[in-house]
Amino acid sequence: MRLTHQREEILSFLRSKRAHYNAVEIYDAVRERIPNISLGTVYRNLGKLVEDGEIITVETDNRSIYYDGYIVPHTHFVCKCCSQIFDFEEEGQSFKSIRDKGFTIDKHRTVLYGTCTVCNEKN
Amino acid sequence: MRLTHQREEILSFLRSKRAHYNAVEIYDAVRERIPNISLGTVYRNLGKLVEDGEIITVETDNRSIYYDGYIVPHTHFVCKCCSQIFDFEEEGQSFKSIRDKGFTIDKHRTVLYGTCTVCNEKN
DNA sequence: TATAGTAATAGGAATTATTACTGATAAGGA
DNA sequence: TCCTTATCAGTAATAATTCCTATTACTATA
Repeated sequence: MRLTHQREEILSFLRSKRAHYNAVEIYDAVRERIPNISLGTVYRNLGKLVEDGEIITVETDNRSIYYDGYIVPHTHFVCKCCSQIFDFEEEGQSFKSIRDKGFTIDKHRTVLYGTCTVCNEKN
Repeated sequence: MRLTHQREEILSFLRSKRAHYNAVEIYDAVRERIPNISLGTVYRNLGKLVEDGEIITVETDNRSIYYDGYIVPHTHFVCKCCSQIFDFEEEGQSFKSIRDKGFTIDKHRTVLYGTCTVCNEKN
């Protein structure tokens, strides 16, 4: 993977912020430094950076995918009022410490990604 | 909430299958029984059924939302080869029993939905 | 039965997020 | 420096979902 100027800016932006952004927000931010970067380039690079494990995605019930430069495994909390995404280290099932901080949890989703038994046997 | 013919068919379809379908798949299935149902009606009713807690959604890194009539809390596994979604009761963090069944896990995502501390204090 | 008020519908247009395509550009090795 | 090839900008296309409008169905009341 070539380290292009565009890819470098996208990655350093995500790493510099401890927050979560969708493709358009990243596009707007990076455009301040590379004014003529195109949205397609942002999408392509985000895809490659995810593939490479440099960044991770957050899938919410919102229509767009959010990207996160903080790749240590953690739990995300999406607020239905302000739409902010919060990080939590807690990995248990009770989420007691999150509730204790004043967060109200309506639902939680755990999704694993990988290869199923049948597909593993085929390959 | 009015229990219309359309809503009934959508709900009973999802409850009859222990699998996960996106809006278009549900549309195709229900159309066999209500040929002139519209895709908009399917989307609207799915939204209301989710609101009501009759069904749940599965958010994957795929672009479309999947719907599940099985509402007991559980973990989902998405296969990157066949795109199938599997259910697991296991709620721990090791997912040992899932791996033991022959599944390979690349990544896992836990997302909580609710209201954050600041928004809770505002209301 | 009428009638009115409300809620839901079909069908299609519009919107939004993302991906694909094309000719031009630049990264990195020889 | 030159050459190969991945990557780029710009734009068109696609896919998923939501919105809009005229019409229809249901409910309660008279």
